[in-house]
Amino acid sequence: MRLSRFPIATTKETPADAEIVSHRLMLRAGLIRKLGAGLYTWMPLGLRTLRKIESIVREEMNRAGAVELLMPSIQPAELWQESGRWDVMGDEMLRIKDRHKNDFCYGPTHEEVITAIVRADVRSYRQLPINYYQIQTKFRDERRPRFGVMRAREFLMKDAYSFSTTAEDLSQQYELMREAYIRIFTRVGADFRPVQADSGNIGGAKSEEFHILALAGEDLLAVSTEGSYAANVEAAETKASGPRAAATATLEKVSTPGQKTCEQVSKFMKVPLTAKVKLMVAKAADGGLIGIAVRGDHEINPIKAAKHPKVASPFEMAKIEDVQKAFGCEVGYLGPVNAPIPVIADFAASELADFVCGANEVDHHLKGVNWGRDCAEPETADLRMIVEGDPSPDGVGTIRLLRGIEGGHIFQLGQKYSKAMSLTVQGENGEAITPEMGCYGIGVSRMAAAVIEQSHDANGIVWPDAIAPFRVIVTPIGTDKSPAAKAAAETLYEQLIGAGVDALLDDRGLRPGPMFADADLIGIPHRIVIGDKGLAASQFEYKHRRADKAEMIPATLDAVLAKLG
RNA sequence: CGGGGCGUAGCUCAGCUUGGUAGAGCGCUUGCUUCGGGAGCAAGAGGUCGCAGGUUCAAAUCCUGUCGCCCCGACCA
Repeated sequence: MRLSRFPIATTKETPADAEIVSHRLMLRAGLIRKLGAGLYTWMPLGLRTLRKIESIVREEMNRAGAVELLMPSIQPAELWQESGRWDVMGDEMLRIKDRHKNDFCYGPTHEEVITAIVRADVRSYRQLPINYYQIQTKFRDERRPRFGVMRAREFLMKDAYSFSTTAEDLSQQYELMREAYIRIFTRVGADFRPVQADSGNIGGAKSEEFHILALAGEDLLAVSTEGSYAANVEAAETKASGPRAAATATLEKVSTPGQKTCEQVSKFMKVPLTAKVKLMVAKAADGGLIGIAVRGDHEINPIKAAKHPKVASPFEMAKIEDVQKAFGCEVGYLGPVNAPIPVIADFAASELADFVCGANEVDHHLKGVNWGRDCAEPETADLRMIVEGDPSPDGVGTIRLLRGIEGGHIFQLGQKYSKAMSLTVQGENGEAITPEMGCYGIGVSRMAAAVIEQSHDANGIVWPDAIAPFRVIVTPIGTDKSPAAKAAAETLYEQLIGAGVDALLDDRGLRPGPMFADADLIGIPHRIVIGDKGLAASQFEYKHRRADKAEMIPATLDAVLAKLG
């Protein structure tokens, strides 16, 4: 492609509302342009990268035996009513009406559609397993779109859905996808990590996320320092660590005027945060309130809490007024002793002896408190967020926290949708089999941003070869004075195109500064500079985007191809 | 959804407090010079100041409404 005919819209100015590096660089390099909140145009340069990611995904999905189709982005409400998700989805789903006033949604995902397709087309167990996938635009009305295409409302996603006759086969399909994902993320050039995950409201059993590691990542990952354990903190378990120490202190009420937070109380009473129990109040499964006790330095994990049978799902904190009514006391002084509601405790909180907690009386706390003696022995469970330094749940090493960008997610759904939508196939003996489903997503547009987040420098993007919009840029210098440089650049460019290389020729006739600046900003991995000086010695100048310095190479196509590898 | 902020030239922003002829830098056009890391000089083009009302002799500026966008928060007692 010739830059004189290929519009690139690079700017020096940093866009005002871009927070993170990838968003800034994508705008500055002219890869994307914003149309509205969470809505982006992929400009020609950006689209080339997007298509390359798509191709890698497509190739690996096909290699893994999945079959591509394309489902509509607009879906009728009936399907979602059938699965029961029409009322569950909330405002994230964009609902629209057609001219007949019928309800539709802009598909945030396609479990319902694919299940309906398989229900219509698949009759026999002989036709399974099958794994259908598509690369399709989705819309999720995020409550807060941000970071450019990282968390956009409209985005490009690869989603795949497998159907198996048995749970064992589902595991096999899942494993195939897991391997395909590892290949995809590796080929794209991302530094990534598969981690155990919560399956969220899609439902199902086993689930892993593929995270691209980056400081700007919105997810926290708990990984073992020595072992192989890795999980999203949302899903990371914490274990009971053993019996608690015997009670030694006597129960005592302490005046703590105005000390409402654990930090304040800890400072005021000169006890470590880890010796305090904080009691939070959530909505209970039975519609009432339930107290959840965690150690002062810990936080409730709402996802784990919601799985407790006594806690409402989804997890929701109680309204402050309701809490104050129940306790007859301000929040900030709550504790398990004489609590008017049932209390469950996280393992770590339940293991404390002689602890400090609120007295259920304004401006007062208790110290020397012991479970079983001063209040009921609580039911215990894993209810808290894992923290840095916790022992790894698999017993190997300790936990370190990393940040990641969720680039892919694979689930074993089981029969959630096949059951809800009455999908059956006939088995060997004529019986009806409800297929086991898996679903597997990759955020294609997000991945471009995530890779930039990992791979950039002060001058701009540093694309990995595999997804660079162009692999090499040919830059003639001093074309105003040197017809030779111009001609040599033209020749090399034509030769590269002839050799099947994605090459870009900067034939804009600009001064060198702007040409180099643009080439760096848009992140072309390889650069060939052609000038009179080099040509006099039959040499081109070669520089890799990551290299500090350029080097001289023979002025031949072969020498250039050798550098491209 | 709660709180805060911003809408002025293609882009980044000033002007608004204290109402009185629409501004800068970048970008763009033309010419000359320059030509190895975002050049210099000169001349130009380009804006119903988000939209709708209101106050006023007069509104980018004050008031009301509305739309859009951005940021923070949304379990951390």
